[in-house]
Amino acid sequence: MTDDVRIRILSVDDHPLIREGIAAVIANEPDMELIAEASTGREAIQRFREYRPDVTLMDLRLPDISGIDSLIEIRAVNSDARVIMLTTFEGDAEIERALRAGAQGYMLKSMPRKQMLETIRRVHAGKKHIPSEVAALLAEHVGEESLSKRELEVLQKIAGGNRNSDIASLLYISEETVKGHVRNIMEKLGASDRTEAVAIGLRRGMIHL
Amino acid sequence: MTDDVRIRILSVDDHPLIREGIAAVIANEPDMELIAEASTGREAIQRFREYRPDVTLMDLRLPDISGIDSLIEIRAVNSDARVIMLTTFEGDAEIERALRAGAQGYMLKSMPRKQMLETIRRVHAGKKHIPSEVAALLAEHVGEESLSKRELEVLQKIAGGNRNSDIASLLYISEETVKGHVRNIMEKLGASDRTEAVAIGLRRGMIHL
DNA sequence: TAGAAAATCAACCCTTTCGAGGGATTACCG
DNA sequence: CGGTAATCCCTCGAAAGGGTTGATTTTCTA
Repeated sequence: MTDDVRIRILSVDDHPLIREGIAAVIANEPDMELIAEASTGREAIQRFREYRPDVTLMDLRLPDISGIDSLIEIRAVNSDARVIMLTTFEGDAEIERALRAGAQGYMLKSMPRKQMLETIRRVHAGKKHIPSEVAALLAEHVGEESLSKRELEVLQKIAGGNRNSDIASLLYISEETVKGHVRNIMEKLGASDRTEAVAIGLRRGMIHL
Repeated sequence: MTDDVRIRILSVDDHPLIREGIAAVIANEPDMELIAEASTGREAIQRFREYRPDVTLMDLRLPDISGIDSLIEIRAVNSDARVIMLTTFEGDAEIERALRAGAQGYMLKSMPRKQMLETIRRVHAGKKHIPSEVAALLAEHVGEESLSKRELEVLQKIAGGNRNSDIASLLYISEETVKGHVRNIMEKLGASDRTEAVAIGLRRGMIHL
């Protein structure tokens, strides 16, 4: 048994049950080893510094820092870090941000063990791995214009029940400008009104409540 | 070793990782035994009929039938069935529906193992068990009027980006009636406009996208 | 680093829709 | 019977939404 070739894994998730599940799946694999766990983003970065895992499994939503921000931090520590995002099905916007931030893989909690293990092995081998369901979701919106920073800000305010005039005050711009942003948002998302724009933004993971 | 006093458990969740986690947690307990698993609502009802578990752990959202509807089905088979809902934090509306439908316990995926095991033991002993965080969430809205069936229908249509006149056609009622419903909805939810009403409805688990 | 492209800001006009008032009728349920 | 839900009607001012144009700044890229 050559212990030193084992893939050293760090798992990050705030749900004990999930971490337990990951531990159980990995425990059965002779070529893998769970070396550390974390339940928050801050802890994840800490553990990464200490253990330098070969592969990090990271939940997208964590109580303190978001999974994506944690991922960025970790890659700042080591730009070769191999990180796999692990989530239930979120919107395509989150997935894209994760990949753009440098995630090598994307794993769904609904995937069978076999596929999860394969993903870990492939990513450890230096390949990127995105499940076909996820790829299909991404493909649905390729070429579409994405919302600008400002537009996302405005959309978030709309979701909070603010009128255009309220948003204008909050962002220190004129109401006319807000209306312009709102029109662009609806146009880009294909929404028929502001309410649907919020619904689509939420579904696609662009904004959160 | 008295095998026959073991708590016989059925776990229902569409995420293999979660089922794996549950299995791992239970495996360490001498007084519990995982006798069956299911990944869909239909399968859950089937397994319940076959195995008659002492306690059923059921995820709130399942691919086919919702966890609540599965719960109702199961309690139709056996009104003494002890079922614990297992979810990430959803809105208070879902929790209330689950409890109203006869769930004896509510378990959060973010709970530590110890509390989970305690919940299982308490529910098996015939007691109800709701974690304090969940109870607090429920308490936040006690006494508040809940949305009527029709109002929920209207709210769902609003979320889809429909105008009042569209909703009127869809539901075969006049636009004036729709406006009346919309006003009641905003009043009851404390929303300043229809968009915020949708946001609140989503957050509290009254509607889904 | 110069120039193009995008984002942001702002203004005009005009139509449609919303949201807040008011009040009223039917039907069902405990 | 009282309460609640659901239905419908009217008015009216305030927002939202659609079209267009243009100036300024930022950002990207050739």
